[in-house]
Amino acid sequence: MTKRLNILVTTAWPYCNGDLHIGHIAGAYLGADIFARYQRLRGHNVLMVSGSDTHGTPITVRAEEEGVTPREIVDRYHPRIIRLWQELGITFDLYTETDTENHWRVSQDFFLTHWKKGYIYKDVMRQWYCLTDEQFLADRYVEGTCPYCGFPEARGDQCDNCGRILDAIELKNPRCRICGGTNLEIRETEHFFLDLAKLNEPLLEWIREDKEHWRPKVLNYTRAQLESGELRGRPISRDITWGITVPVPGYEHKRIYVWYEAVIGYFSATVEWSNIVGEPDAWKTWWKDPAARTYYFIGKDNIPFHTIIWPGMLIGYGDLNLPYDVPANEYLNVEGRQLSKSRRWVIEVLDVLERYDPDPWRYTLAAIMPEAGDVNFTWEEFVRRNNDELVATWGNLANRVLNFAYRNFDGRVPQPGPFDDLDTALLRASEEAFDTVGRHIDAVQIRAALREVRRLAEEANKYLNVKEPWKQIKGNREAAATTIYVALQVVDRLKVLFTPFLPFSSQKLHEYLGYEGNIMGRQWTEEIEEEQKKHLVLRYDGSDIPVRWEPSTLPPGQQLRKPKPLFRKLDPSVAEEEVERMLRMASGR
RNA sequence: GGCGGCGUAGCUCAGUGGUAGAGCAGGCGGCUCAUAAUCGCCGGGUCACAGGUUCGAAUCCUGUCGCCGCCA
Repeated sequence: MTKRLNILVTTAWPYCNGDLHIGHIAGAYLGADIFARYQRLRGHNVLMVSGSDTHGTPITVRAEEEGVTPREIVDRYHPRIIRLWQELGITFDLYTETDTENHWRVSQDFFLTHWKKGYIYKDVMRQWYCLTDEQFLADRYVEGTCPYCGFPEARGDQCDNCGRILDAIELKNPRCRICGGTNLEIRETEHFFLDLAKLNEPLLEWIREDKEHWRPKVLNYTRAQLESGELRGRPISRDITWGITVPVPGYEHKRIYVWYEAVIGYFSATVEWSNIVGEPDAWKTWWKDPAARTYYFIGKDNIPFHTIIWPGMLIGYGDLNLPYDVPANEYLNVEGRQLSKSRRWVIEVLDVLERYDPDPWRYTLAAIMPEAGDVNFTWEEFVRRNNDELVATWGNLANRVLNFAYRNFDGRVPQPGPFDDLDTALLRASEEAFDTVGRHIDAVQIRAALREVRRLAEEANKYLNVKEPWKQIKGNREAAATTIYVALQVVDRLKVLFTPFLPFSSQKLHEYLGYEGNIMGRQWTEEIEEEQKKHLVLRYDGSDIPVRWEPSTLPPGQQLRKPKPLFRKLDPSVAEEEVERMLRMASGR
């Protein structure tokens, strides 16, 4: 292989206030996993990290609604998110969370470094203060009448009726969301600001060079923002009690704003991983080596945080690698409607994995991944892709070849005779697929990559129909042996090509082909104890995977295992039933 | 109001300068090893509309219409 690269794969940190739906998976996590699995098979030095975002108002609001602490909300959903990664096979080397001593320490170090280097300044803000509760009310903790449209229940940061972004002090008839009272006044409060204006020029320099591999949409948006020269300071502290404390003497009662601290997780998680594996400096491999590449898999709503704010923070901190690529995806709609938790229009992953296997989901979501524009998921398409593409084209190919070998060649890989042109052409196509598919994944074109793998499976089916080994076996056993040998060889290679996309079924096929070993890698959870706190993490080890991203060679004579179908066919009626089920949920019945 | 995207066969979409493509759905045929799976053939589109650049435009430019985002 070529040069061994250090590749850091990261994904957006999900808010830990609920279960994840298929939009999250298609938007960020599945693409990241396919990319990471492929790069590991290539032999590159991959580290994939992420974690649960435990701070921020989505968590505290949820906690207050239920009358529990934010930490209790985190303790409920964090393990569920981890279980989802395990069930769907999303292979984080470390999936952690933000309420850890490690993350506090690293975030406060960022804050102090920015502060000392002059990238943070202090300023006075005017905010609502509740005299009853004796505290400032951060954006969502105050409600009132929208000054633009008159909507009486506008939130402090935004009006849900007209969609405008609001400054809370503009609200008319403000109410406190904690006590419900109206005993409010505007007070001045001091806050810290990240001086993005100062980072505008360095960011422009960075964005101008060596970005040909970026998606045009991401690059154009980022350039337009930076070239407008309008970056302004953004507050990074708040008057709340849940979050990381501001590490400046006299300001310990304030908390670091979640947007500033959450992105630091990309870095802090690699530090935590280094400590867990007992090599405290290992993180430098991905952050200090200029040839290392960092990929951020996110949804489009997160673009400015990853192409402007976080790179700016890294520049301000100094001497850490900036993003190599930010392959942001668009949105996945379901049955023509936007996914929405509040409107109960969701397909939750843990829920559907109770009824369906993980690989059909991985397959369908990879096949329609919203890389170029918004896409529409329908249950009908899910069933069709499962039945026509997974079951019929790929699963059936593997099954028919394995069965034939199992019955006619004593359950062994037959010894081939001389190859004819058809044999050679198919074998060559299977070799070349590693290049073409690999190039697509390298460019983070997951859909195109999967299309190419499927194309090879179709070619193999055609090959069998032309060669007709079921006829050959009657008169010319050696010819049939050659055909089945070639077909088995290609099935074995398709197994590898499909592994990043369909790890569970490739593992089964690996065993049917008579191999030993685990080609998916192992995932496990671990409780990490720090000085005061404990937290749950998910880990991964793929170091003993016995296959590589290269044409495999199945040895003649290898004993096969009795094959079973790789995928289950779905009755077309399930599409209707599932849509019906969603409509019931949405209407609250 | 500003910025951006999209509008290609019945459906879902691919295709960024050189004689319109895939899958599905529909029709016909072959095969029977395989989860009635597979393979071949056929029909079907003024590439939203109108101008322009070009020897040549779905592809570049301008405008119009429609849909959708983001921002103000």
